[in-house]
Amino acid sequence: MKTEAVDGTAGDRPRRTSEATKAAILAAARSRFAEQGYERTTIRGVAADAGIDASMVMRYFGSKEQLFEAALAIDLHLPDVRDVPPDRVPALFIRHFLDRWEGDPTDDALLVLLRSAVTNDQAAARMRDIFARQVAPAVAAALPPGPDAPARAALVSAQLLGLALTRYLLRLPPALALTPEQIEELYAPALTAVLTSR
Amino acid sequence: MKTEAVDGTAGDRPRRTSEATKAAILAAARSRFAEQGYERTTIRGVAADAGIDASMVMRYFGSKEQLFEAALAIDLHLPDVRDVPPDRVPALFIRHFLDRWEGDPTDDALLVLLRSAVTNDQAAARMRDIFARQVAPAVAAALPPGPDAPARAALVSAQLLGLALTRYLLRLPPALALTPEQIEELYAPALTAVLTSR
DNA sequence: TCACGATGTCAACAGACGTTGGCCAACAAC
DNA sequence: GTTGTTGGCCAACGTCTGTTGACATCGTGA
Repeated sequence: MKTEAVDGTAGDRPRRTSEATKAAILAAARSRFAEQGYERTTIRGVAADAGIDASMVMRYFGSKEQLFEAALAIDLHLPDVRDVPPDRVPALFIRHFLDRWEGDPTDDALLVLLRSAVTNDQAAARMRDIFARQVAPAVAAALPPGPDAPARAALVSAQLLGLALTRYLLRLPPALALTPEQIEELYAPALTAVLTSR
Repeated sequence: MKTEAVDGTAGDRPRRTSEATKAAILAAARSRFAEQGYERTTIRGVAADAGIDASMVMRYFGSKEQLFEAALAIDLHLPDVRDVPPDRVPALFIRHFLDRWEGDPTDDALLVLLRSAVTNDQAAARMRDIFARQVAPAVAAALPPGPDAPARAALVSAQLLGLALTRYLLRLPPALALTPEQIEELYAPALTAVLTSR
């Protein structure tokens, strides 16, 4: 029944398994989408990075749009802050956010999402979905319940996404010059203000 | 020497003056770049909006890239806050920023710039230039001089651009639901925090 | 009247793109 | 060995793109 190797390590490599190729394509796609956005990324380019022919990309993912869709899968792994002292929450969010952006240089997922969401409706919709399912609940857990909780969550998101925008996309020199510690120190009071004002 | 009409108003209009055509092209280009970004905007599309042939766009602007460059010219008209009481500055910045984005629906300049700057290096460079020449000095005028003034200016920019990002680009529902007054109320303390912390 | 410059159209090129279908070679099962 | 399946390449399609150059039209000044 099964055709894949039993030991999973593929001792001598006669040919690549389709799963490995699919993963290679996806990794190449993420990298290209992250650096060039949706429009300037070409299937031929992705295929070249993955060391195969462009038609293989079509076979495995159906179309460029479906490949893009597959590249957008993201779990932010936001921390649960229900048991964190309120005055520590902003710094924790900032630290987690920077870690997610700078921790693993091979993980371009957030860059793909943000860069694409600005010009691509499909990616923007995905972003709204991630906000509603992951960000808003996580921020709400740090707030006294109230009717303006979603608004505060949105403004905290604006602050963090604005940070990513100026630092990783626009690369404003002063934003690049800051260390994560300095950002935490200067920016945490601003998050606190949004979370606690009134 | 001069071939243009003396009275400048072109009383009866035999044909369009080149200046009018250039302006029509530029307006069409701004609108398309704002809505679709650089890559998906086509010269043929811009020309159609302006009611002329694509080759005219080339004649007047040389290339798509130069047309784009021309569409990026922006003056933020930031207020001078040197004589404004410090506790009023954040609300003033927010108000001015929202006015600039929502005041004139035919003025897409900021949308062009932000949407393009995320995927286009040329636009990102322009953004850095605008930050350095217009934003940083304006914010610095609201601060006691110090070595971290540029960093604070960058973080203020991050907050305002993040607001534009979530509200006008990503269109997060809670960010869209807020009135300018509510934004001012909820967000001004956050700007204050960045400007005055420590 | 005639020529000329300015405004504009039209047709085409050359390259890149997403996508398709046919073919090949290696492996597994019988 | 034969056969079917799997991973992969190749050539081509139709379309769209930026860009170019030849040609038309019209108002104006000599």
